[in-house]
Amino acid sequence: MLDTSSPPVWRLALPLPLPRLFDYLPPPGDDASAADVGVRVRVPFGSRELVGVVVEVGPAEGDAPELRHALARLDPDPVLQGELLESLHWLARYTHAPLGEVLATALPAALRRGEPLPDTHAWAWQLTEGGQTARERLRDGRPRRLADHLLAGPLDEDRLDLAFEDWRSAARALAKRGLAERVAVPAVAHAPMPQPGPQLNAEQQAAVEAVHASREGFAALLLDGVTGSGKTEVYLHAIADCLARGRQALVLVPEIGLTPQTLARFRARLGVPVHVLHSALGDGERARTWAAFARGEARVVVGTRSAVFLPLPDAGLIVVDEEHDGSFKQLDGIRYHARDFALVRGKALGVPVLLGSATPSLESLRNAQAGRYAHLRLQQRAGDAQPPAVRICDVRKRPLEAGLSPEMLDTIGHALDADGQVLVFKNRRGYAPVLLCHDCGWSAQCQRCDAPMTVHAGGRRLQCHHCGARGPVPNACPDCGGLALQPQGAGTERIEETLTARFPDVPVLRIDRGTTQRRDALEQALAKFGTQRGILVGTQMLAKGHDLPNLTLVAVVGVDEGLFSADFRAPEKLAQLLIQVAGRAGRAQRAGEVLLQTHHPGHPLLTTLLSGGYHAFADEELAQRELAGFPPFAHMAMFRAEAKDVAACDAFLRVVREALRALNAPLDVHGPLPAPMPRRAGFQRMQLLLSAADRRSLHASLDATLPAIYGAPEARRVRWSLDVDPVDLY
DNA sequence: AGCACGCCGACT
DNA sequence: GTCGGCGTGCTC
Repeated sequence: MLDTSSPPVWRLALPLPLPRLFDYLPPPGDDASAADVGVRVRVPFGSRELVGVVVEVGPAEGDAPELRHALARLDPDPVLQGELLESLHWLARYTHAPLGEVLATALPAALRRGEPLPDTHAWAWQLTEGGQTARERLRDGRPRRLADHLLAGPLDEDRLDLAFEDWRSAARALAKRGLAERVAVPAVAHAPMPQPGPQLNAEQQAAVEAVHASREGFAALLLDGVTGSGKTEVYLHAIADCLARGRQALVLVPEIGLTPQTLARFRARLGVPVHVLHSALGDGERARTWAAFARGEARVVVGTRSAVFLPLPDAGLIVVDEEHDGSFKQLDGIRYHARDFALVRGKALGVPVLLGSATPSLESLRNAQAGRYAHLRLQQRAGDAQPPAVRICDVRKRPLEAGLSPEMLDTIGHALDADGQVLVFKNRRGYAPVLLCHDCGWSAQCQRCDAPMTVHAGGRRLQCHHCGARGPVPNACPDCGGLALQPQGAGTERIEETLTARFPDVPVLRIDRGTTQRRDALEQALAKFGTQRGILVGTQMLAKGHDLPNLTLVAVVGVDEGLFSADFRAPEKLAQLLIQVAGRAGRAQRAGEVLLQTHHPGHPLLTTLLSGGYHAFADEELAQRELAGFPPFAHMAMFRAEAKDVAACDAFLRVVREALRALNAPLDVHGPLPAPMPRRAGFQRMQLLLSAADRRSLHASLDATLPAIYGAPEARRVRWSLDVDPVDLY
C-alpha cells in the first residue's frame, strides 16, 4: 500500500505580532525531522524574508494553503532547546504574546538577523620552537618568568589574567623576539581558582548554608538584608560553591547596578572569567557571550534584564540582586519581568534562585511570609558601620530657596564645615519643572504631550521629558505678552545653581541624565570628585551602588511628590527609594545623617518608616493592599491603546471589555479610561485594567478572548498592547 | 509589523 | 494628466 501521508513540515515561530505559527516545507533537497526543533531558518514571507525558529515538526494541516519552501536552514544544531525553549514557551503563554516575538526577544540581535552562532574560541600563548631553546638564555624578569610558565604548554589568556600579573607586556616582549606566539584554542570551562574573602558573620554564614542546602533542586530564597549587611559576600560564597561543583551561575542586576567596582570584586574573588551583559554592549559581543553559555564554556555572567535569556546548560544558581528594582520589568515589546522569569527558569532548571534586597518588593515579602520563599535576614551591618540618623525637616511656612529650607541649608553648611560630603537628592532633572506666566497663569506645555515643558539650561531652554521636544524659553508670554515668565519649582540644575552660589568655596557636582549619559561617565565623575569635601546633587542615578565613604549627610528634597500619587505602588516605591538613598550615608567610619524635607511631617508613610523601618512599613502596606484587593492579593493585566484619534482607542477597548464581560468570569474590568498622560508624542492613549483574585481565571479569560481581539477590525485602527502584571498603573 | 493593492486630492 | 495619501487585507 502506498504511503499517502504528506512529508512533515516545519512549523515556525516568526517575529510577527500574530498569534499563530506558519508552516513551511524545508528547502528542496532537505528534510524536516523532529530534531529540527529550535533551528533557525530563513523563509520567504509575502514579499520579504524573515528568520524564524522551528518550534514544531509535523504533518501539514489538511486545509493548509499551498506551502512555500524555506530558503535556508541556518543552524546545523538547534540554538534554542531544552529548558530555555520550554521556559520561553511558558513566557509566551504567561504574557499572552506571540511565540515568535518572545523567541526574537530572547535571541541576541545578531542571531535574530540570521547570522551564524559566532565562534567562541579562546586565545592562548605558547612558546615557539625557538622559544623553547632560547628560554634558558633569557635574563631574569617578567618575560623570563612568563616563558618559564609557558614551558609546560600553552596557557589561555583567561588563566594568564588570573595567574600572572601584567603578562601582556611580557608576552609582547617574547613575541617581538619570536619566542612566543598567540594561538586560537578551543574554549573550555576551567576549574575556578577562587580567592578567599572576608570572614562571614553568623547571619551571612546561615544564608550561605541555606543556599548550599537547597543546591540540588529548585528553591526560592529571599535574602533580606539591610544596606551594608554584606549581601554581595553571600552571593560570592554561593556562586563560588556553585562553580566548585562545575556549574554555571547567572547574576541579574538592575540597570544602574552593574558598576566596575562590583565587577572587579566578582572577578577578583571567583577565579573564573566573569562575563558581562548589558545594553551598551555591541551585537557581536552579546552573541559571543550567548554562544559561550550555550556551549557550556562560560561559567558566570553578571547582566541586566535581558541576561535572563541566556542558555544555561550547566546551571547551578541564579541570583537576582536588588530584586525589587523596577528596571527588571520590560516596559515595551514583550513585557516580561526578569525576576519572575528567573524564578520560572530556576524551577525548570532545578536550581536555587537567590533574591536579594534591602527593600524587598511586597510581592516577594508576601511569598516569604506565605512560606513559598525561604526568608534569610541580614540585620547586622558589616564592620562597625552605624545606621544613619534620620530626621524629618518640616518646611511648612518656611521660606524656600530653590526648594531648600534655611534649616536644610544650615545642616548642609555644618556637614561641609566638618569636612564631610553632602548628597542632595531630588528626583527631578532640569532647572525647573514648569515655566509659568505670573501675569496670566499661562504655563509652557508640550505641543504633542499633555505635560508641561521642563526648563533647562539655567532657564533659557524648554524641553519635554516625554517626547524629547525642545525649544527656547520665549521672551514674553505667548498668551498675554507679559514679561513675567518665571520658572516654578526646582530641579537638580537649579539646586546646583543655588548651592554653588551659597557655598562658593566648595565643589558642587550634579549627576543626572543630563550630565551623565554614558555608563562610565558616572564612574569617572565620582572618581574625580573623590572623597573631598563637597556637594553632590543628583537624581535616582545616585540612589544606589556607588560607595561614597566620606558621605556624611543625605538631604532628600523631593519627598512630597511621592506621598500622594494615584498609583497604588507609589508608597512602596517611595519607601524603597528613601531607604536606598539613606543607605548612601555613613557606609564607613563616619556617622551618617539623613534629612527628609517635607510639608507632611506627620504622614504615616514617613512616621512608620522612621519608627519601624522598611518592614514595619511593608507590613502595613501589605495589610492595606489586602483590604483593597490589590497585588499581591489580586492579579492584574492592562490593555493599552494609542492612536491619533481617541475614539479609536475607546472603541477598541470597548470591544475588549465586552468580550471579557461576555465570559461572565470572576474578573473586574475597569475602563476604558484615559491614560495618566492622555496625549503623548501626538498620540491619544487609553487603557483598560483587568483584575482578578485568582490568577488562573485572569489567564483563562485572556486566552478565551484574545483570538477575537486580534481579529477585531477595531484592533487595526490602534496600536495596542497587553501587559500582564503591569507595574505602572497610573 | 510590513508590504501591496486601491481609490481620491494637489503638483511637475 | 500623474505622485501620493493611508484604509484594508494578507502573510504558510
